[in-house]
Amino acid sequence: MSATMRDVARLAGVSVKTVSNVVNDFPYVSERTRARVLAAIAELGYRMNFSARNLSLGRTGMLALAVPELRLPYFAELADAVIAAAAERGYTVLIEQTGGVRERELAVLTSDRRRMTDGLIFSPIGLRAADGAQLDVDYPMVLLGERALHAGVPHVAMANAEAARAVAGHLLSVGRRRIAVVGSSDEPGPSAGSLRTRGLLDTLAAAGVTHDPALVGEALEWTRAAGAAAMRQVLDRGVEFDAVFGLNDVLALGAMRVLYERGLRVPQDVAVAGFDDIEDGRFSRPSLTTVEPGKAEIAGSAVALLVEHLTTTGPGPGASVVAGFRLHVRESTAG
Amino acid sequence: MSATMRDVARLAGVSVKTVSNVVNDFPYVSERTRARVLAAIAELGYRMNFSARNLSLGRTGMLALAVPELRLPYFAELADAVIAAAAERGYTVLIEQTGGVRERELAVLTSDRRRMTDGLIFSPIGLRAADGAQLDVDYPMVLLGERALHAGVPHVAMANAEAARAVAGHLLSVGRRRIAVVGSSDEPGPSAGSLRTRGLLDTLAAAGVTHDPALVGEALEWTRAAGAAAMRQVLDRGVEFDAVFGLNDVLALGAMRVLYERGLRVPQDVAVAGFDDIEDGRFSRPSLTTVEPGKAEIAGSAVALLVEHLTTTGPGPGASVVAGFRLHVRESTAG
DNA sequence: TTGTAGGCGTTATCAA
DNA sequence: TTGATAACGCCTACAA
Repeated sequence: MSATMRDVARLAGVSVKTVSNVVNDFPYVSERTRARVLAAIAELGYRMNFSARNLSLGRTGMLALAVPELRLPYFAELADAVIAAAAERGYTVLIEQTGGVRERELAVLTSDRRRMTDGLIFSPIGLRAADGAQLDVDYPMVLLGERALHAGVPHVAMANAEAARAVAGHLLSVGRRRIAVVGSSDEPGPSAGSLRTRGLLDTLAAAGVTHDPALVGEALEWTRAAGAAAMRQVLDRGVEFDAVFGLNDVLALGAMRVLYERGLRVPQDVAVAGFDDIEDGRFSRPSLTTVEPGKAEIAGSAVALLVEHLTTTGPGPGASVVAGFRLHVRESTAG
Repeated sequence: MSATMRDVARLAGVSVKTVSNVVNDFPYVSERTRARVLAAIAELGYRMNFSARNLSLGRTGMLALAVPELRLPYFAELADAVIAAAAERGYTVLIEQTGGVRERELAVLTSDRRRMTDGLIFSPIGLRAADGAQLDVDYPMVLLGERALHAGVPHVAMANAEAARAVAGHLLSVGRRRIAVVGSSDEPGPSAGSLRTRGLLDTLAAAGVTHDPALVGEALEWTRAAGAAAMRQVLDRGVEFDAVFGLNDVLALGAMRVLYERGLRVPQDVAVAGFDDIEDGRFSRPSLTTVEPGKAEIAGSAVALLVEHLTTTGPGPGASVVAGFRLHVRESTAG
């Protein structure tokens, strides 16, 4: 059995409370006793029991982060950023994978595991507007995504539509007019995909360019394989196009792979742009034009909102943050 | 305040212990009382307090997984596999990032956070043989990596040398003789990199092919950027080569990017092979020949060994598992 | 500046 | 089959 505070107290000849004071860096502990206690701690190899502390404190010091899948580069990078932001504030992150599936996303909200944490940073993609009520939970939560999903829950969004308009503007500026969209889904509502699509279409419309619905490729999930399938779908329709907007980077990379297989040159025949600025796109052939959606800012704001929520009493005001973005033009759309 | 067992007990007109029995699916609870208790639980919206249970049980039901970085695809995929394997046995995984830096790896072994978990699955890459003693910890641990790091700690290895020999054999079979190595480091000892390198060199030697030391490119970390830098290092030496063995996939992908920038064709001028079988390599241009090192088996074995360690008394026998591998030949070495 | 008493919510022991 | 009671190890009063 490992040593407890009581053991340390006994060895140091002080009370448990004093040991606690030393361990928690409380003021008002004389140097002499502090030294004695520290010596005893070292001698016994004492380590705090967190279960006991958590029980006593009524908190765990852990935050849950629920994302679709860790193996999707965007979420791996996001998780990394959240872990870093949480660490700065003394919190540990427990990662939860939902697969982007509605049922599993709903399950996260009420799971036992959730109760091991003080709050939740939730990035849902399968939930529909009708599920909004389920987000009315009795613990601190911050949403990553669109406000429309449920007012009243603080959330951090990215500038999906605006960034997509920037992408569209860029594609227009390099002379592209027939722009295929890879990765859209039938789901209605303000998903990242529909907002990005809308941003693109709005810009095209504003430029007087009509968009052919046959240029839209569907993807149920946002993976390379799904991007490849969506690209094939569009190609097999035999419609012409001179650019592809992948609703995120892995979709775009999957699409580029298919373009390569079909003998189409990027960017000469088809320009390709993505969204997320994952590391892969900086080393792909060709390198991928994309939008960096402010991952660090998103992570930082989410943790800040959540911790604020945690340390103040009562529910917050349902704050809202929109992270800044940046367009990175690379080889896949050059010229 | 949320409801406690005491509240449930009161409402159901039973004792706390009975509530506990119901919640934990103990036998010897009459259907009548069970029903009453469940009704009370539903009415009060009772949820178990894990801090209290953990304190009482002396365990947390969490396993720590320490890896270099989640944004490295191999570790994201490994983490995913470990989470799945742990879930099957009712455990939750707490991910710890070390950056692959020795100091942080040592810190993980004694960190406070580690004490929130029942055991550790540890994938060190910065530790040296001399740090072996530090691995003598008083809690259950399973190492991912080479046994030589510390006998006595159960570990799960991949067939680094054997798989590398398979890669070398394949490169030889497609007529390559001057094979550059991307990603080696000066660190002595049985690291994955040195084992893979040795496997390659052994096979070359056995085939009567002498290896030019100028063909080795160094990389301090295993990232695309480092792979690119290592490839440039070799190219800038002006030595000729007809193949590249990236000690892992991201290194190989970084190298491929540089070959492309320098106008070298893959596989016509240079064949490229990697290690890990990350998803990126299946969609890269060209797709990447690689070794699938048995990630699922590694994760499954690690969790199994750890949980076994956890549930039996005393330290285990220092078991050892070597996962099977599989060579995937793709475009980057075709012909 | 330090000590004592009581409680945090669960589980284990042992009677009943 | 169920209940009372004592841990589990720490923290927050309140006292000294």
